[in-house]
Amino acid sequence: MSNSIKIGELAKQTGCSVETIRFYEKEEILTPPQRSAENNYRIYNRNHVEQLLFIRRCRSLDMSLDEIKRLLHLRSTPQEDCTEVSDLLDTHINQIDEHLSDLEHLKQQLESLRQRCNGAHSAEQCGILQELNSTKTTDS
Amino acid sequence: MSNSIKIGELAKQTGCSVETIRFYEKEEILTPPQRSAENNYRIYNRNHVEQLLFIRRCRSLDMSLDEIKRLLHLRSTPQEDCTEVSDLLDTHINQIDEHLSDLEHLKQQLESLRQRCNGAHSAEQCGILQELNSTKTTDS
DNA sequence: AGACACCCTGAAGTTACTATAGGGTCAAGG
DNA sequence: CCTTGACCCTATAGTAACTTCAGGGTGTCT
Repeated sequence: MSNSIKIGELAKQTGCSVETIRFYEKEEILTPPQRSAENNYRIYNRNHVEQLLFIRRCRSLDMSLDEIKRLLHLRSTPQEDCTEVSDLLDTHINQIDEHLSDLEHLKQQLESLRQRCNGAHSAEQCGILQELNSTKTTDS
Repeated sequence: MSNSIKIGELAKQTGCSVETIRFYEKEEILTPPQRSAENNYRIYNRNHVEQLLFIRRCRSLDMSLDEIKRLLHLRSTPQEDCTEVSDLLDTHINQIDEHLSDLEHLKQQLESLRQRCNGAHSAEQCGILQELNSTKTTDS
């Protein structure tokens, strides 16, 4: 029966670790399951599987747990306007964009730094260390 | 005199916060300064300014504190071969590269997700939430 | 003497988990 | 019946690189 799933089984079905599932529950991201009366084991159902897959998909898109919390809320109150959903996504995309251009800038600097040293001379003469010692800051 | 600098002044000269400086000292990244006999204030000198600027430059290149520790060590033992320096940098560049392609992949997925919703309909019909609900996982 | 800027320490909070300690449950095999 | 192994439970600490906070001392100006 796919309607009384223990935590290990849920982990398998979703690709999460057991610890992560318990962590999500503690953080109030995954709704708490029933507990077995005799041994206090968590008992999940199909809804939990779906919810957890939703969370995993969002995490794979690098959303924060807070963002996911908001999305889950919006998903569960379907009468609401969905502009908040697209706004959230827009904000998220902008963050990724910034991150991307930061990294590209970084990579350029690292590669030009890398070219200052091409091998086996002493660290004293190493162009990389010399450059890292130079007074100007590479801050953005 | 630029040879008896208090922590606030060092912070100003390097663009670090005072707390970060104390943190670097605790983590043994910045060499501990002398202390004033009467009030136990930290007293820095020009070397500390240079060292901290070096650290800041490395951090702005997204190096970890462990990597920086190794570089500082190599810098202070100039007789050594500098291949370790360029190796460290190569590894670091590879990490950035991976990170970059991850992010680019991510951005594509986010943008295609974003296109599924263009505005003010109910969350129930929102294409974004529908897509996030779909069974396939966007994992790599 | 009071106000304000500056200094000190030590501990907790941040993010999203992972790992560890210490223990209960359950089914199968000897 | 007892043990072994796989599974479950809770609570706590560790990760990276800081930031923030609580609680208190110091130095100078008015």
